[in-house]
Amino acid sequence: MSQKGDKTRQNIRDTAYRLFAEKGFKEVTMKDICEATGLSRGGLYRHYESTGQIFLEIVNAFSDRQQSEVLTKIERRIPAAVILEELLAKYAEEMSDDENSISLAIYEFYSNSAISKEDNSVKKQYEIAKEVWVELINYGISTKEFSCVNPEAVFHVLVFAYQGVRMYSKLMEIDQKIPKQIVGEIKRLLLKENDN
Amino acid sequence: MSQKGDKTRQNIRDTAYRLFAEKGFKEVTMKDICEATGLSRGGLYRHYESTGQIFLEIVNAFSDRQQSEVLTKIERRIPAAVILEELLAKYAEEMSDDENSISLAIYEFYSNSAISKEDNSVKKQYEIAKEVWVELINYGISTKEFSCVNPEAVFHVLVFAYQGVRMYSKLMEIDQKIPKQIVGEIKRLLLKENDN
DNA sequence: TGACAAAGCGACATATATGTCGCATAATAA
DNA sequence: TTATTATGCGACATATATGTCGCTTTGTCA
Repeated sequence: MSQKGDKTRQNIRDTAYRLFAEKGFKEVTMKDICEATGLSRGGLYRHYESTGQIFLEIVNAFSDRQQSEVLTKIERRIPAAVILEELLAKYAEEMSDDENSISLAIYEFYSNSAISKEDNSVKKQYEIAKEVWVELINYGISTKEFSCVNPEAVFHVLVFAYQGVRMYSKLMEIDQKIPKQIVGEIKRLLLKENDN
Repeated sequence: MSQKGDKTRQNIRDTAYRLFAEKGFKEVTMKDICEATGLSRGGLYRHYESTGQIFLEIVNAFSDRQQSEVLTKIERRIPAAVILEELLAKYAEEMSDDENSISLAIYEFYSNSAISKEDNSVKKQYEIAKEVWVELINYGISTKEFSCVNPEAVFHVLVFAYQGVRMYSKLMEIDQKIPKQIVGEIKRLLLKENDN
């Protein structure tokens, strides 16, 4: 494991990420990655033995990153509405960024892989996000900032709408205002003062 | 074009549909379809020259079917809440039916096809659904049954959450109650009496 | 600097999917 | 029944991706 090797592997992952985001998982071959990186077949196989292996490394590096600064904010008693605002802004922003999204590739990958439905990174990310959101909403209810009947239900509306948008944006021009509309409606579901 | 040929083509489409629903688009080859139908290579190619051609015929037959009985119900002044109830029930039911869903295959197909983002059947179905929903919600507002701030926004929450669920259900066990939660929250966004 | 390991190369063997073609068989109509 | 056409067959040629291997080049460290 030399420095050169590390650099090459990083380059392979970065290049592959672009290809996966652009074309999905199945559409990318080892040959494509060779050509895009400038490596030869032997050179590439020296480091990775399949597109699946490369893909998994990318995805796992991804899900490790995500974590709950939200929970520490709750502990520090920052108002729920403020935390909500920031979190929704992040969701809205990510919804608009289809260029760099490998969502579709992830779904393509896991939907046909041998990896159990109960033990893939999609499931894990869903569980983590759910925990954080339910915690946040309950906190907001306890401080009387939110008036939410069913925290889990609101979370599900948000997370699936979010994924729906990311998916659709691969297929058609998504109006920039749609992410804003969605987080707007989520806010209406949570905040008292917007009810009529 | 004989009866036998029609029957064969129908059988090919039915079989291919199952395969696409199960494995996605890219994962299905002409060879797979041969084996699943019992046809030989030559026999299959006699009728269809690619998986893409078969897929498009299936998808188009699909989107032709969908149409607006909703609009006629509005004309007949059936209460908006009643129409809403029926429509949401249909959405919830479809969300739960991942076995027969080719959503993922459709997205896979169009996301890499040469077909314009502005001119694919996904876009078309979206436009049709949007028109119907906005019509329905405005009707409900006019009869004072709904108290909706932004009809289009509510539609977007629903349609994207719906697609998100269909997609996710390919990847992990989706709790049966989730579709109900989602349509429940949509109702809360529309109906006055559920506000607190 | 010399020796050893890591990285890189590209031809090759293998595997799999595509698309074609001449021939066989089954349906249909005169 | 027979001529004609549609359907079906499977071997074959083609194309493309995979994975391997001996060899060369490059980096690293004593």
